[in-house]
Amino acid sequence: MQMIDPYRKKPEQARSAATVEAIFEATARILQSQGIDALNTNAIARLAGISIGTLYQYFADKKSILIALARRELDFTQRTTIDAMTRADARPPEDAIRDAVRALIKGFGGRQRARKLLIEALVANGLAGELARPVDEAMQAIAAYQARARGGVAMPPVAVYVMTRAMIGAIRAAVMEQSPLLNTREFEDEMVRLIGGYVANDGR
Amino acid sequence: MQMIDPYRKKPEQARSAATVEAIFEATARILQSQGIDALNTNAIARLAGISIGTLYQYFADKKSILIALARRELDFTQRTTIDAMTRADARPPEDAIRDAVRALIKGFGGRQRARKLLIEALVANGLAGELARPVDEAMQAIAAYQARARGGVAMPPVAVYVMTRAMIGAIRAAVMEQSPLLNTREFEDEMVRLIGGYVANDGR
Amino acid sequence: MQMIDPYRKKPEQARSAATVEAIFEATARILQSQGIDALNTNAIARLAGISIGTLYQYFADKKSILIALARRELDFTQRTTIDAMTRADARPPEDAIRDAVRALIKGFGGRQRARKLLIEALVANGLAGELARPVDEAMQAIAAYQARARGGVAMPPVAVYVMTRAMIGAIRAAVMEQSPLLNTREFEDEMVRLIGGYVANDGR
Amino acid sequence: MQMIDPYRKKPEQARSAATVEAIFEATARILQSQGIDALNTNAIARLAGISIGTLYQYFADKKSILIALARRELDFTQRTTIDAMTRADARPPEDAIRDAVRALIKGFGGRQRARKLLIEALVANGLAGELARPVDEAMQAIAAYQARARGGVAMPPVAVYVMTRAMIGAIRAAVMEQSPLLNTREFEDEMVRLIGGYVANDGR
DNA sequence: GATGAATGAGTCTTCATTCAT
DNA sequence: AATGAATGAAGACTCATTCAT
Repeated sequence: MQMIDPYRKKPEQARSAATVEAIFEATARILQSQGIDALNTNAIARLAGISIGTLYQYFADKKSILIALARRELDFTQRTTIDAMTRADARPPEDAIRDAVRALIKGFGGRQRARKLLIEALVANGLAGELARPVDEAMQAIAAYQARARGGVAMPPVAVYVMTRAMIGAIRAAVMEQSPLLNTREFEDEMVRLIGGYVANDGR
Repeated sequence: MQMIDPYRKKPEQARSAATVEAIFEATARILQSQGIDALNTNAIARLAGISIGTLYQYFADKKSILIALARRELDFTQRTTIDAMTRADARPPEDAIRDAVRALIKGFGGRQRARKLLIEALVANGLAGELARPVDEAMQAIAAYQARARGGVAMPPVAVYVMTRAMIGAIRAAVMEQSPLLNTREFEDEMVRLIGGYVANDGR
Repeated sequence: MQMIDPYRKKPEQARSAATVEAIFEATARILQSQGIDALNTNAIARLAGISIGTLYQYFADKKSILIALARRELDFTQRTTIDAMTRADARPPEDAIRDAVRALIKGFGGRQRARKLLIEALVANGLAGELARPVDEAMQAIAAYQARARGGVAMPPVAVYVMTRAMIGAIRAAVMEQSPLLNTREFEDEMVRLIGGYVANDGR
Repeated sequence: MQMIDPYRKKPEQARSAATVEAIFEATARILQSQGIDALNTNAIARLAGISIGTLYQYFADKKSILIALARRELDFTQRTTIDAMTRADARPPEDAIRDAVRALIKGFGGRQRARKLLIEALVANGLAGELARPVDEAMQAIAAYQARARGGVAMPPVAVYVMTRAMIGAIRAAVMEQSPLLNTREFEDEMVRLIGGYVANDGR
């Protein structure tokens, strides 16, 4: 029940967001450059330019940082994929698939080590379920797209499942193995062939 | 068959082999049931029924245990895959692919968490290259098989790469997400379709 | 009535008094329900409904809160005991003693854990002397009463000391052990017997 | 299943005991001289002349050290009291009581601060029940003694309870307040009078 | 006066590794 | 070769306290 306080004009929102962002950024950077073993809360705080106490004002514990960051990354990938499929909607199937493949490669591309480590952290902490959510939602978008593309005949769930996991699996493998193929046109072409062939090979 | 390798210990006598085996077994069990955070050398020694000192008689450090074990697991998967493709050689393509899919599902089935964690450890330690070797060798076998199957026209390396990673990726995802689909006939069918379609979809 | 006392804050206006009271109340509650390990200044401020900054406006440091609160509690016990002995003055010895016993049991009854923890805090901070003052004053009152009751023959200080401490000791033990005896008539009777016998057993 | 190992003739038992003893000693010393706030595991290890790791080889955590030490002290007091009462058995009541009083004063005498802090720690950790056990057992011995002394007529439990708590309470108060009375003959005399009067004042 | 975000020294605890026996 | 007690560096986390607004 206070009068309007002329001194504080809720800079918290902005500052908080910036702090959280700095923590995420620092975490990702350390993960990226030094790996998960070098990731300790003191290092994160130092790199984020805040005190260790402040870090713990924003996150309950180390694990929470990883989980929050992982969720954010996952959301990003989810959005990227869905967007790609959605945008692709009006275009010829071949192009639509190519767009999706590109979106995924791009989505998984930058700072892959950090993203990978993050996902591993999620899984290691029994949060694998978390991981499923955005992927599954992206899957829905793809399935819906396919249904339309195929004139209303929906792909069965198993097919969507296999298709998405195969795509992601191949890209992820390339990323994790740091394969030089990853950013080649050839790789993209093969991915398109893989998915295109699958969609076309409709023995049913 | 390397000259000097700090990670590799020379094979020993029977007792040694048993001890190493016990260490591997204990490591895998802990990885499988409690995750990588619970994996510490004292726990390994205890579960293996040896003293911590003895453990260090066989492995230079903790990392070495993980690497040696990862290699063994990788070798196993490599052999499984190659065997499947080789055995399939004489049979109609469809059946050959189905056999390979089955072999992989089976090969990745047990103790997946441990295998995964192991691979992560390899990667985290910058030994991702190690990982490539056996997989690539398996890839060669597959390519060779395909070449024969296709009447001497070899699949380009990228294609083999995408195909194998896609297969493994989908299976791995099903395992890691503990999907109920994993052991269904439908899943197997879809995998066969995926690979069959890819091989058939030869736009080149 | 001391000149300078770094631990004592001058009494303030109405709002101040309410704030201090809220701080005391919060402190006592936390002590009572969660123990001294859970007592931290942030928790006190939160429960008191004030900001941590405000808390530090009223008390120099955490220790000061405990000391001020301990003094207040001690004063309360002192007053309770003296009142009981004084009120008892005109009545037969047996009844006087019973009244005193009842007053003490009641005085120590509520929120014993908090009181105990507080006293421990005082002692731990080398302020045990503080503790002596009010108790000793109560002791004086009891001695004076006894002198009158015994026709002018004063109990020696040692006797008063032993008697008061024994009473308090037995009651405190019952409270701290949460003995079911505490609120029984039997317990009260035994206490009266203890003190009555002591006063009567005047071998001198 | 090993042959007799000529190298190790179980020095563990002896060394372990010595280590535990050193930890206890260091803990008590710190408690005694600097209070519970200065008690940290690193300090204990340093003073005990062992590494922090070794300390944790013997005790699961800081709390465990306190609890184990408290139990030991409690056992000691228990034994002291029972012994005193038992030895007193054959002697005239007055002397028996005096012996018990002396034993208790002595039992609670040395290093009282440490003992006090220890007991507080027990209580603070909800282990107050622990505390009751040895005291109650001592109580049984006293009751049994009294029964014999009184020709087979047992003191009722409440009476024993009040008597023991009163004795301990008075002594404890003297110790905690560091009263100069503690080691005087007068104090001892008063204690004897207190208990003697109680036992004699048998209104029943 | 009030606020509460920020600070960072200090603590507990873990665990890979060594080495005397 | 085996043992396992001992080591101590390192890291997660707490909380009393400050100070800009």
